[in-house]
Amino acid sequence: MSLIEAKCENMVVNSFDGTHKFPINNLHENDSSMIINEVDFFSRTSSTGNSSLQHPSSIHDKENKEQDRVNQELQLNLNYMQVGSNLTTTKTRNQSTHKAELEKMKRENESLRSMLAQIKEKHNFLLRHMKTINKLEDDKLEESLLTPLEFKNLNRPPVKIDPNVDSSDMNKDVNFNSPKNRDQGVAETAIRRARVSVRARSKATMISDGCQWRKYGQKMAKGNPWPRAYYRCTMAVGCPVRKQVQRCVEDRTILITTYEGTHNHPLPQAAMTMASTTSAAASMLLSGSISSSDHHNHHLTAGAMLSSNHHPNITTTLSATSPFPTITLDLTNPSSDHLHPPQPPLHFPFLTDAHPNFRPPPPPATKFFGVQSSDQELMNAATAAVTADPHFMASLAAVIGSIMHDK
DNA sequence: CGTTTTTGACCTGCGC
DNA sequence: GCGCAGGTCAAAAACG
Repeated sequence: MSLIEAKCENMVVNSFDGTHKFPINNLHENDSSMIINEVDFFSRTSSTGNSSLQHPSSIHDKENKEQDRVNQELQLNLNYMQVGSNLTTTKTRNQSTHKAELEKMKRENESLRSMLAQIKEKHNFLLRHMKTINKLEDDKLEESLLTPLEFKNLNRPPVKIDPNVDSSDMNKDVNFNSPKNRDQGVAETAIRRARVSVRARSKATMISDGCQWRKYGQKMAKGNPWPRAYYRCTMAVGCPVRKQVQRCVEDRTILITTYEGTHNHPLPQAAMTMASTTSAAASMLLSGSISSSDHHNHHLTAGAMLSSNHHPNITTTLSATSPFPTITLDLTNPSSDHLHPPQPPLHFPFLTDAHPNFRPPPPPATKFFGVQSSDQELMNAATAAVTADPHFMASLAAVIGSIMHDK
């Protein structure tokens, strides 16, 4: 059981006076005896048991306002109930007044019940949400615990040394597409075939992402007047990561960079952000399908498109037509301010030379592995948008999961 | 001279 | 089996 899950399951609800605690799992809307106590779930002076549950800040603020409002109403309702209780024990009140009070109490109880249902709904949403986030964190941690060598070995099973085989052959990349090596290459193929595509506006031939690349081929793709360039990572010998760079057919100012594979070596900070984003996205694509016997032959039957409520400039598309599962991170969309309240804008200075929302380039920036700090801003912003937005992550995970399970 | 890029040939998978 | 398209290889050329 995960840590957060355990915290949720052990979470208790305090009574108003703090003398009673109830496990959150025991919440039941029909248990009227507990209604009064349950409402203190939102108490700001909750015990450490509650405070250990950290909401994402954006949700937390919104929830707090709502909780304060509900809390006040429930406090009033409690007073009504206490008054009503007193009424039932006072024989001096006349019958009609008593009846009116009871009616009022009934209505308030209905209101309370409705509010409790909403609270439970939100609670369940948060629980599901935290489980999803926690799973992603676990996957990320598991991956980060592997040393580069271990990860390399995981991707490529150990090869039995045959004295009759020229040792130079062993240094060559295994052709996993050939029948001979297909079984051996299953693990690497699985990892390499999950693709992450980044669409961004740039006049340059290639966006800088912090890695060193060597061009190994160029082809004209059908239906696109612009050539597709093939690059492989040269930061370490045998690094399986490759990328394709191609201009968009509809808009030549849009550069489509497709990453494939996971680096088997340490990365500079400048490359970390993009690499972690693509790696996380690829892992999400692969998770859940890896155990399937024929997951390489899966065909996605439906595309899905997500847009982040918090970062409307970034959309993510799961490709249904691509031969390999591909996540597209689209950094080209203009901000949809009419749909979303104003918020600190994401801007990607090095890509905006052709963008309508052009911003003057920053002063000459320090370079690290060929990446300007403005590039780093893009990667940080993109990574932050993808990884820090809990709604986005949860939605993305849910959609990927649903597609994987549909196959 | 070592490294990178270019580019035609080759390999593989897939649809017909 | 054949043709097509995507992807990769590797020799030659270009570059620093």
